[in-house]
Amino acid sequence: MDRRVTSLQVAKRAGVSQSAVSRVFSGASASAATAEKVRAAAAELGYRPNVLARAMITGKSRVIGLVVAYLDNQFYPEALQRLSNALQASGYHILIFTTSNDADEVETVVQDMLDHQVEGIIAASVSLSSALTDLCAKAGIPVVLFNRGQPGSGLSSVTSANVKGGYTATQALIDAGHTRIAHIAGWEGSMTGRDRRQGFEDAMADAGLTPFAIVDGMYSRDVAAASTRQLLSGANRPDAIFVANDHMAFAVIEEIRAAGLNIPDDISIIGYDDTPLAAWPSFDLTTVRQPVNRMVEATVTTLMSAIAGAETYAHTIEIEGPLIQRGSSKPPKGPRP
Amino acid sequence: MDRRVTSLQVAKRAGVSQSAVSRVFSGASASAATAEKVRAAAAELGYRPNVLARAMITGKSRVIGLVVAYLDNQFYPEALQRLSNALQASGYHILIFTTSNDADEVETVVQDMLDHQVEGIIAASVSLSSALTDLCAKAGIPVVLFNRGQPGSGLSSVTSANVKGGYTATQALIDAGHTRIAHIAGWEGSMTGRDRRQGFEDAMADAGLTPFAIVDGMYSRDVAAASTRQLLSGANRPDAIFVANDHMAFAVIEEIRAAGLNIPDDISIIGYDDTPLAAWPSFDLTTVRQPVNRMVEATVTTLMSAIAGAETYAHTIEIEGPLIQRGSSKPPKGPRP
DNA sequence: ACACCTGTTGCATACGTTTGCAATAAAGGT
DNA sequence: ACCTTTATTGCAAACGTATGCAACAGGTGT
Repeated sequence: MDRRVTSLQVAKRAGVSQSAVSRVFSGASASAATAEKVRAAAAELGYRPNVLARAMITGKSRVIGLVVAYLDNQFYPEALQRLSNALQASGYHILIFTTSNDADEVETVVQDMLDHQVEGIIAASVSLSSALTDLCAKAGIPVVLFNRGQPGSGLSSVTSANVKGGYTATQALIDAGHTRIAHIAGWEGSMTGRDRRQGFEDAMADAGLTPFAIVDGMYSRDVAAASTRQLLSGANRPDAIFVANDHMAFAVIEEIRAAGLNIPDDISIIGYDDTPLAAWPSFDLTTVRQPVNRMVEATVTTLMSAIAGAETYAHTIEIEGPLIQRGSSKPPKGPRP
Repeated sequence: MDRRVTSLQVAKRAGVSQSAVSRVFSGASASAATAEKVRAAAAELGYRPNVLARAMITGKSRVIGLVVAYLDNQFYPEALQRLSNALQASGYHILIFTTSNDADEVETVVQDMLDHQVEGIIAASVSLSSALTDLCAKAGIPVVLFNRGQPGSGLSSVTSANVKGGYTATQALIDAGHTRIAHIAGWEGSMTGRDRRQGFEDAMADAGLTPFAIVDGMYSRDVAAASTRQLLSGANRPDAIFVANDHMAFAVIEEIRAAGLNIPDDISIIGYDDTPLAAWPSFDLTTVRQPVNRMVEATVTTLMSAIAGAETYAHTIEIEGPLIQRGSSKPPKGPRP
């Protein structure tokens, strides 16, 4: 109904110039008298500055593009929520895109974001082709990878200390006396998956053990379940499994129970992420915590300084998380050497 | 690095006017010859139209504001993903806000959205004060409530058929031979909660049964768990519980198991939503499905027609979903009369 | 009383696009 | 061959705001 009310109308009503109105609302200097008049007039008319016009002139849209792939993995909704809050506190808002990890789809999505003049991009769990990173670099739009590394891309990234985390998880299984330890890895195409696997292999090697098996779970429930069935089918079976994330670990646990085996008496399980579900009694999953709050914090500050600052080169931030010992794995045997 | 490339630069390079460039990119009529020249020049310079400037002039931002409260309930991430895809297919994008259900916070969030010139608002599981609905109405911005009704607000809403769903679930428990049936309700402040409860009460009354108990679970795991403990503590306990959503039902199941009781032999449980977790073997939850895909579809078409059309009055759309019979509740006894 | 400095205000322009209007070119009908 | 219709194109004015610049007011120090 009401036509959109502009700063000019407020100016007329307050008996001042349009610039005065602009200055009052953009926080620039203005005398107390005019500020008062302007605010009064604005309140009467229900005026609010048009963010688009402001973005147009300042070149600052105050919008961050967020692209995310796996929303069924509980880890991401939580991260999304915290990112939203943190950015909102900095006066930024999130333009969200969900996508598969398909390169073409990611490309159109990123293009869309750039078209919308986002000031920065957060890519959660997706990879960017080098053509895309070039595009963003040329447009001067900083990109931060969340929970995914991409070495050599020149992109900043925030992850947990995945190698160390994988090592810690594996070490815990070894300390509990396990020897036939398998690893259901994250997607081989992802740095997080490769790093956690590296940690696993290092820990095994340091203990003089050979991995019972290493299979790629693709961060998928179904693949993880199938892999588990396969691991259990042989004459010889593992006595512990380190699973590269909680999302898969839940499927693994269910598969093991379906086979009539007991956790942790027959097989110990350790996951990665510490999603909310891990603490539920149904799973009671020992897992390596990814400190979402600190990861989010690091992501936002990295992004903000890249937006503000001149040429901040790529930061690769790794945040350590503790092992949360729960009932899905046996506790360590005696004191550590 | 590169300065932002504008339509004017493309025009110069292609040897045409700036209007010509605009017409080519906005799909208006242009001769094949100029279109070709323009596209070539644009490609060379890496030109893409500035969506903000376009929005400014056309008054169409092609952005939809989405506000969502409970992201820990699995139902919403899935809905979010589908909404995002559906809107993207219509050329729209989502500006997302997460918030609590606190009225003040919702207000600032909606104001933010309006400031950003969104063309429509989807409110998932949050209520809007009448001051807010007035604000949106005055700005001419349509609002659609997703999975939440608000009668008398004049807002369109898309929900499942909650009364009927509650009735169906309860009927199933009655058909299975249960008589001491309790209901852990959704938040009393929400229409969905009240409707499902209504369905429960209707079904009980029609069967000549009196509810064993009705308690408000607030759509919260913790509250639901506490309520369950209370229900089990008495000398007499229910032999079935209809829980107003899956999210709470999982907590209820775990609490019952912790008490050493068997599901469904001692107590049958039925939930509401059919979130992905409900199908996991760990829960195997009988539940009323909310057809997310159809709800999303209805939401998007409602919103789109409200944006396009003139004065479409409030639509209240209810979509029926089937009962998904799983292992958490006893099957019906014999054929239904 | 004069020069000087500081803070406030209005004017006009710019941001990058769309679009009504008029001018021009091309095409079609008789 | 001439008039009419149609398609294409450039010009210029918007959209709603921010901001450099100049003008001006008021106050202070000597």
